[in-house]
Amino acid sequence: MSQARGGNGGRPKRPTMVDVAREAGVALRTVSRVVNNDPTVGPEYVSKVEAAIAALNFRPDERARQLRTGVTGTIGAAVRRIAEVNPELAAIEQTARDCGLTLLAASTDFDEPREREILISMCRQRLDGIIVEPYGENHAYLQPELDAGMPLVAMDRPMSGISVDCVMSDNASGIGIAFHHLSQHGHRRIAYIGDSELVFSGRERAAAFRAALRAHGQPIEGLVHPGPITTERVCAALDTALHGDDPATALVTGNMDTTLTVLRCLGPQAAAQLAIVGFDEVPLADLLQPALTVVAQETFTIGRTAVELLRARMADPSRPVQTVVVPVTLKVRGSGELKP
Amino acid sequence: MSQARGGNGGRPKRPTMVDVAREAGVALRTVSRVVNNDPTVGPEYVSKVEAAIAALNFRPDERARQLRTGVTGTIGAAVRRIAEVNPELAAIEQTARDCGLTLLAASTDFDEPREREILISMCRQRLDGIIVEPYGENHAYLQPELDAGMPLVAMDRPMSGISVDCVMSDNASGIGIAFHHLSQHGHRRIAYIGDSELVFSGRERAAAFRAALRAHGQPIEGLVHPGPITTERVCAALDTALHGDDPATALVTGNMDTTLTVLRCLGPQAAAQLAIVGFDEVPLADLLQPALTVVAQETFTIGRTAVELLRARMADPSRPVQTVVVPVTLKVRGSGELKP
DNA sequence: GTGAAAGCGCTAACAC
DNA sequence: GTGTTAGCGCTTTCAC
Repeated sequence: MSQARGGNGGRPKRPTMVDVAREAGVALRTVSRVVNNDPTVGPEYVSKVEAAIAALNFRPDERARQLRTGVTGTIGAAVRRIAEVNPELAAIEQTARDCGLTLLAASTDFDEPREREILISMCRQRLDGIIVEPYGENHAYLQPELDAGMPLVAMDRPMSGISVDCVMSDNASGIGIAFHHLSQHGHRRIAYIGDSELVFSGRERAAAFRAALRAHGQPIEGLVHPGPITTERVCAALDTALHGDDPATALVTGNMDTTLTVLRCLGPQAAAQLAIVGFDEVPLADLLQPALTVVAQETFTIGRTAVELLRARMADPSRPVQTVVVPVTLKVRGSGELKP
Repeated sequence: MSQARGGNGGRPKRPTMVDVAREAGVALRTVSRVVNNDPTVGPEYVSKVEAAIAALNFRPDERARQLRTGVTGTIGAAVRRIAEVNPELAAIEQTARDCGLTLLAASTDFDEPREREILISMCRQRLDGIIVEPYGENHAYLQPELDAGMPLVAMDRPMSGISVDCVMSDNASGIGIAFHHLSQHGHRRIAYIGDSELVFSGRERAAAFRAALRAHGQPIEGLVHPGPITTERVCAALDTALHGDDPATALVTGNMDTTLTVLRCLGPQAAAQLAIVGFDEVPLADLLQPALTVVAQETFTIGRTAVELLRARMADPSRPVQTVVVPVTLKVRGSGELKP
């Protein structure tokens, strides 16, 4: 039994609360109360209204409700990639769901204009709050939104140009742990390859690695290789680190992409000889030979904390801005325990 | 310079078009036109309005626009997991963006009530259309939404109880290709381990594998092992297949999870001995030893096609329902070319 | 070209 | 308890 179509371009008209009220023989207000589970409605009215709703297949229009009440029940997450392994995002989704919040996730895709586009769009949609894994270098354009009361939380990296809540891993400790672990296994020459120092985490981790070298009385030359993660750049860095006069016997890789690129550059044979500790968990790390020792971020905690910070700010817009640093954990699997 | 706060719970009031109109000394209508880039506005008005918008940091409220115009410019994607590697979702997001559509993605998380909840919620939000990777067994409850004109497209699997557009891989051909490939490399006894036949793809793939065995005049006993993907079940199936009187020398795995579970059950040594062709691409397949030969789905095509089907239906709700079958491709990498 | 007024579908004051 | 009424912020007929 197909519905009659309205005149608006072939799309059938949906019943509204007015239609339901008419069908049930009650006032519009009563329908609204039933829909919102207001306990002060007489049971006979409830059943009449529910019957009408079922008869007409009425579904309340969420947009109208949002416009009227002012809240959307939706938070936004602007992350680098949805549709990739992203435990932070998974945690955000689950936590949001547990709080009764809908999640609108979008990929900034390592593109600054796109990030801006997404954030502005989320603001125009008047989402209840936004979590962003910032990519761009300047977010001052969001100041008016902040002034207008839009709750905003940065994840994994701080934002520049504005002051917002932030949750991220303890990058410095992670690098220190990796260095120390390799050092404990007898390595004297330990090299670092990681992301560009133009990137926040690349900057923090490279700096932490230099600090570790200094703390162990090691020279820095030839051992610290931050830069873009391309096959060429990484292979060249590997070459410098491993084939100099005083070659490194162990390696710390600064993020997942670096780790994978290094493994591909080395090839299975060489990779099995070199002690490696990666920063960031790697998918299938246990199936590699040797299995990969990594410094794992508490990604789930980070995502959950991001939502909690956001909700705290939604509840109290005037609370002081807060930065939460989440510890990291060493996962010992084999590659980091190879002897020099 | 902090804004004055409205009385609504500490959240400052945002300027509306009325405020902009007053500030600019023009009519509300004129502001609307400027915001929507209506070319029939005098340039001096445009600049006056734009100045007012900038002065007040006005952002049009998307919800109100949507309510008035009836369209949201947003499509929904209910997939099993966002935040996991999901090339279909990545393709959906990119294609949607290219079409000027916002994407609202949510994880059904292998949970039928949750899937239902998400889909109903998307309908209540009056999204312009929904793409769903169906999980539940009965979607008849969506019939009223279909009748009300909600465009709906199934991805990877058909939906049951309702008739909607669908895009999915050619499962049967994929299994045939895998079998044929192993057969060509000299294998006579080829086993299959895959997902439960309660699942659509598990059903299709197991059936296709039986058909392949029959076509090659092979017996079926002991070679076809569909079932839940647990370590115990898969290891037991492996045991049966590989350690009988007439052991299999090659294996077809029915999906990614099966492939990974098999590799973990076998361990590196045994895995290197057994010819394996996996259905579905596996992350880091190239880093394994031997690298994994797989039948890869054209995931990007599937996602793009889903959006295209959805847009076609949005444009013409009365067009005939269509199912698109996307071919699969063999990726030769090593594991499928081992001799018996 | 611009301006007043109606209304998208819902919720929340108010009286009854 | 229930019904009437006035909006939420925007777009869009219509006259001007």
